[in-house]
Amino acid sequence: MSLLESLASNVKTLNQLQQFHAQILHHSLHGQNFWIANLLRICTTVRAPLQYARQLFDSVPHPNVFVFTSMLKFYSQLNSHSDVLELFARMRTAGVSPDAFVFPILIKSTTADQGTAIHAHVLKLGLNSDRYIKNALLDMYARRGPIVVARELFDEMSEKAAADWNAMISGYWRWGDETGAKEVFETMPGKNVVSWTAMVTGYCKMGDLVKARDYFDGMPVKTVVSWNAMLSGYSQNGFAEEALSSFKEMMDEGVKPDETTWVTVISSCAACGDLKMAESLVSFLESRRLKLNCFTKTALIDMYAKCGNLTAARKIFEEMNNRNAVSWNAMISGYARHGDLASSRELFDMMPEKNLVSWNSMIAGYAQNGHSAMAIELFKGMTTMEEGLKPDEVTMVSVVSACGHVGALQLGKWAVDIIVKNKIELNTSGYNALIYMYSRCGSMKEAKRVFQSMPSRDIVSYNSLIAGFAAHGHGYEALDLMSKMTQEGITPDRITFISLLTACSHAGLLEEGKKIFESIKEPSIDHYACMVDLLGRAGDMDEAKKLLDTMPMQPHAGVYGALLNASCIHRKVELGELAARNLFELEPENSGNYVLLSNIYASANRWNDVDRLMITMRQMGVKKNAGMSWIEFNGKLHHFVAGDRSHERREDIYRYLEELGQRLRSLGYLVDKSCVLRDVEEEEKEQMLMTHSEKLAVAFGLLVTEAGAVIRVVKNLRICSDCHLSIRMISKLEGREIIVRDNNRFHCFKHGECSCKDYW
DNA sequence: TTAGGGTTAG
Repeated sequence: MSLLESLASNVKTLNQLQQFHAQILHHSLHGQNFWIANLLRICTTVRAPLQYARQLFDSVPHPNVFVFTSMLKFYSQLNSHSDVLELFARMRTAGVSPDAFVFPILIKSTTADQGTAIHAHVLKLGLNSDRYIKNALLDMYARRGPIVVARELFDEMSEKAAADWNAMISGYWRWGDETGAKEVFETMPGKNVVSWTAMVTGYCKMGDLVKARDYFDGMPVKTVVSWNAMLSGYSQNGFAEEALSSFKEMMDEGVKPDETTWVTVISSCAACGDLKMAESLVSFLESRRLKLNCFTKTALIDMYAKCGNLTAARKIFEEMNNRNAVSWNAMISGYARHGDLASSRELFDMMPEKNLVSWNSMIAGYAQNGHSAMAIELFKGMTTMEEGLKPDEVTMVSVVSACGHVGALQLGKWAVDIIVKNKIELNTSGYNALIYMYSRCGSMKEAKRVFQSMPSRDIVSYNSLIAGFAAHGHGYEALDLMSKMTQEGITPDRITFISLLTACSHAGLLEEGKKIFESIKEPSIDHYACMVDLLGRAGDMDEAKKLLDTMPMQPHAGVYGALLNASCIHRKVELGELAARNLFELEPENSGNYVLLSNIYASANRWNDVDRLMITMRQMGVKKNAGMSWIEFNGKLHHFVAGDRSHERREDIYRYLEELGQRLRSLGYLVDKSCVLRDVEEEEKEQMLMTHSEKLAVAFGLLVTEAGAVIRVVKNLRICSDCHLSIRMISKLEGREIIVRDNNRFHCFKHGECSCKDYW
């Protein structure tokens, strides 16, 4: 016996454990509670596989309190709280009464609402004098709150162990109470390395790395855990390089890194995004012949994915035999980030137990790669398919942005309802997404309301709202907002200036725009493009050309595009040709440039040039994509392509189209074959969309289809009496001749009259 | 036995 006992104390690895197990079997001691309890305890220290521990437990016909406790401890180390609770229930059914050793384990696994019940139970059993149980209860309240109850228990203790002080310190930090944590730390007698590390972690979580470093440097003793705390503090606050240099420092001091260190170092390397550095880290790890655990391998997957080597990431993923949800998610988001949505979705569909992050990664993947409708659809799948999975802020940021991207106001409002119903708290980026959505949908009133209501605003908040004002022609409001932002100490950036110049351009604020442009310290190429656009639209074509000629960098397509567009508005054939020539070289596949130039030729009655251009376009294989549009109804997006008759309810649509036309005419709307238009205010437009039936919405979509363009409610409508084409007259151009290309025809409007010419 | 450190999504 004594030989076996001494053997037991020497077991350090799973292998030794198995040998020891064999010895016990050999001595026919198998099944005895004492030995199985011992073996299970060793299982916990050597982190034996769950399967192995379960087999041991099941081999005992009548487990006693020691066997139960050892097994509970094993589950607890794995954080399998449900297994702990289940086994505890089994223990009570088996009539085995729990002792003082069981309760700390049990308390650690209880859910929030069971906590007080357990506390009451402990009091009833008179076990509340046990220091470990008291510590477990204190820790439970410190973690889950109310923290004041933890403090009461703490104050009631006549003798406090270091663990009690430390649980209190980290409890205060968990609730963001720096003062509380500091007070306990400072009054604590015999601070140990755990107390100091808790302070370092606390300041790291607050983002105060200077104070964290002060405490770290002041530590009388440091362990690898203290180093890890400091390293992850740097890493998680976005200071990857500091994390890596502190790691070097740690190595120089001869501290042996552990698995947690590696995970932090790998993730810092991932944040740098430097593939060369990543590869040298991997060879460093290989040279040390480390056995990597699941966390480390997952961090490596993420690192390779972020550094752009998805093949290497996938290889590690495929070779892993113990993947967890995070490993899957790292791979899924890795593919999504690089735009490989097919691979991303394939893994997503294969993944056995998807969690919220999996859904968020996939939804964000669609949203950020321009597949807004897919993002919204997937989100609906998440809310209907996955019971008990509630969207969070990250989900809603993607969904709201996707709604904004397609300009679907009703869907956007539905997303807002979900935020409200689920009481999802938004931080700045959440509010920014709302501003973006409302701005894109043209609800500037709502966008302003969100902007005013948010607790703190960053540069993105300002930029989103300014971009909204810019897009809708509210030039002065955009400029006012810029002054407000500088007053609040936020310096406009590249994007702000782009929006401001766009705002001036759309509102025709030439002088203001010039001032803005002059105030930019180092104008980028995009700023020059905006300025050419502003000058060009305002009619100052010579200035526009001069700016293009004198700009310090090679103009890109955006600059020439602005010039071409202005040439089209002001019918400048030569300048238009110049711009177009450059554009045909820079982006030969863009059909829009051909169309604009042909419009210029048409306006000059140079029909031969129009024909020549159209032939070139066909020879070059440039195709104008069919106009695609969509309309939202009942939370569903209906897509339409010009000329498409494949909608499942086409018969209803056609029948309704007639009725609709009549009804709208009787309401005073101007209706023609291809569009329903009239001066309509924002509220009225919303009401129209909301009060009519689904048929109406679908019919709107079809009208869009027939016209081959997105439906718009516009002002200053003109309708061609001959071909029934309706166009939007820009007030500035009133009285001038306008050329529109639509339905394979050119339509020249002048004073409301139209002359048409077929070109194929 | 109790207290301190780790990977994924915007």
